[in-house]
Amino acid sequence: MDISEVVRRSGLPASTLRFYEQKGLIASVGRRGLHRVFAAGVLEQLALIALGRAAGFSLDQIGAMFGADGRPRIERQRLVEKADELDQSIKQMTAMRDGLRHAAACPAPSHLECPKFRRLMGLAGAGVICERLNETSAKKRASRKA
Amino acid sequence: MDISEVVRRSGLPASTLRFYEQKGLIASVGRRGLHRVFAAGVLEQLALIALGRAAGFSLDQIGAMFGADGRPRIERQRLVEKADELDQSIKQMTAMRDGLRHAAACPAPSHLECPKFRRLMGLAGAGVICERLNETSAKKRASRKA
DNA sequence: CCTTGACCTCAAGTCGACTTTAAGTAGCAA
DNA sequence: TTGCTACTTAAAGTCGACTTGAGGTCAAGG
Repeated sequence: MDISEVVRRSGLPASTLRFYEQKGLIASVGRRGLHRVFAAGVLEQLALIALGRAAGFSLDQIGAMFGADGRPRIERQRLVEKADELDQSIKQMTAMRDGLRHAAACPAPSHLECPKFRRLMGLAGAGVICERLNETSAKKRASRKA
Repeated sequence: MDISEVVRRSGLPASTLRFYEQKGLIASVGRRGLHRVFAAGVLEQLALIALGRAAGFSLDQIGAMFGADGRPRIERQRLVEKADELDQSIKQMTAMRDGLRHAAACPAPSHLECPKFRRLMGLAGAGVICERLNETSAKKRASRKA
């Protein structure tokens, strides 16, 4: 397969394929002239990458889940951890969704006068609701303290 | 209040407060010398900003939710839309979480041999599971087509 | 023979939300 | 008056996942 066929069959732009190759996430089996040649298995790898991304893994993490042969070797523990993370996010998002629905329906003239809304505000300020806000900065802070 | 008190009471770094001011999300009531002076209401505004961020609004969107006076004027329709978005995300994340839990427990020697896992892979590739992957690029593509 | 067009490389740009850095200034204590 | 410190500014840097742009190569078709 040349790159245009992979583009056609994966739906990803060629720039992304080149980028993934550069990152070591996929590999071409060789060149025909200048042009990359891909094995059919690359489509499966790309699907796996898409799945990983959708699950919330970074490209680097996904890269670490492939053996040198290109076959995936996924630790089940990592999957459980990610599932737990998702569970956490789901709970937060559910709370937020309900809060928003309430606020939208709330009869108070201003949201500021609604006790539920104020409670939600307080939680958000305290970082209780959505830690993802501070993900990067929290990590930085954590590593600076270390 | 000077900036250090706002820092203390909001938990946000001073750089963020200056950044928010520059963006027009908050305003100081004036200066004492060079130093910014903030009204007490700024804390409430900051809590509201945190809430908006936690709900998934961008800073620009949040900015548009404040009147020139600094009081919030939030259209209930926007809240409902965001709640629906969250609902969508929650469903996708729930599916993903269940998929991950299954994969972690799946007896197949390689995940590739598990039909459920393969189905999940297919969905992710098709962008069904987590559109957020393509949010920015999808928007760009949409605007290019326009 | 020459053009077209699909592919190539490498470097730089984008986006959002901040943070960091360098250099400057002002209020207050000694 | 001197010096400390907390504050100020503007500009540049960061992070992740790509995209874009400029300039180059090569095989095939008219």
